Amino acid sequence: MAISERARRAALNDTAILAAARDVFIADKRAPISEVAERAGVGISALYRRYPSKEELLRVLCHDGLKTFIAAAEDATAEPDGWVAFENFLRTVVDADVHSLTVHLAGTFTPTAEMDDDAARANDLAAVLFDRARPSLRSGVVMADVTMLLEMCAAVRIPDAERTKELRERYLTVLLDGIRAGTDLPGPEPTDAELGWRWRQ
Amino acid sequence: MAISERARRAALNDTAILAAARDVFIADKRAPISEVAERAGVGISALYRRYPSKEELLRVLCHDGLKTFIAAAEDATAEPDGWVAFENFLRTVVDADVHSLTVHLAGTFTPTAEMDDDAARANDLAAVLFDRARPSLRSGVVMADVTMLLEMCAAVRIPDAERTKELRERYLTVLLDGIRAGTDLPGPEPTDAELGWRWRQ
DNA sequence: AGCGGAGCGGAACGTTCCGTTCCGGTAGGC
DNA sequence: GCCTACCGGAACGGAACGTTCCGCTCCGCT
Repeated sequence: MAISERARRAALNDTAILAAARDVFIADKRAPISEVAERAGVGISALYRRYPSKEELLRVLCHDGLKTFIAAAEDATAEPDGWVAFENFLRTVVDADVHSLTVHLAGTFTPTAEMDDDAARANDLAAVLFDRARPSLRSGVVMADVTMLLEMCAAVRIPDAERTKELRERYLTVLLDGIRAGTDLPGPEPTDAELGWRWRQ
Repeated sequence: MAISERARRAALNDTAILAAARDVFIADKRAPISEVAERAGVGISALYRRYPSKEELLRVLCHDGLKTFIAAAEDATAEPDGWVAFENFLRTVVDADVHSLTVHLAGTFTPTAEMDDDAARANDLAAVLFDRARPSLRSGVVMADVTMLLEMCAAVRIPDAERTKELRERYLTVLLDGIRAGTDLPGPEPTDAELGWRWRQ
């Protein structure tokens, strides 16, 4: 049967709400739900018809970010050159602002088992890409460092979203050059335990 | 005359309150004032006896950070080597977490004229240090980039304060190597106007 | 034409949170 | 022994926010 006019409008709202939620919660993870509704141009009911609670919406958003991360890693794997694959991967992830949807939203909800699985898979894929790029990096750099570099890129943020992307490219370039040039890095490297505190409430 | 017992205790509370406020608001700029009192081990009255409002406390805190920044810049100026002076300056600023007290607190209060003056002076001093280090930097890097690098360092944060300092040193090293190695950076450089939005409400 | 209900807007509700005020107590100073 | 600077923390008033719910609209079917 053909898609009814009603269903078509509802589907439009689906995407509008998700896009609005992404924008709003990226800008401020503590933003009220009413702001999402306003940004989407809908009422609050339209939100609660789709998601039983704010927490569930945040969960979906974070999970989407995780999937984007995984997709970027899988795409980058095809590239034969280890360093190029790694760089492409990071540039895609930074450009999509995946970090703001995953790590920054951690703690605003309790993760599902499926999310834990996806997170593990994301780590595995990233670890493979990292290992392939390892020969191009300065000694002492570990995968956990890359996590922090992504966090640092996500900290670059100005009101203009497009300029923010440009600036992040600029500073990702600085970081990538920085983890190739030079000698050993100072201090003990970060451990996964040190970086995982956000997920543990 | 000798300092009375009463005055001595009050002076102790002065510093305890400021230290607590710094810790609390660095960790979360939206933290409630009661958290500051609790951390300082005093009642709320002790706070309001000293600062007429939360905004005033935040103003003082931010101003202190600004002064620390200026002092660090003045100290670094003595070093004859331009690059060393610049690096020392940045390491001091990052180590003191000045950024979390200044830029991150922007918008939580309306600045005084005196703060504007100090901010201008801070910029001037930093600009001089930057110009002296300029020959060591890759082409295209501007002073506004340094502001962003500091912001990126401030984004490195884990619950353990001491480890946070170590990690920031580590990534400041990456950044400093990154702005010396390589060719031109991609994208138009940031302008002061783009970076000053926090201060304009 | 008439109707049932999906979809929705936004007011209302109950709760939590927070800045600020204020009252009562304590213990130095004289 | 009184005074009062200093302070603890309960109380207050109001703002913010997640969630619910009432009532309206209008599509799609009969």
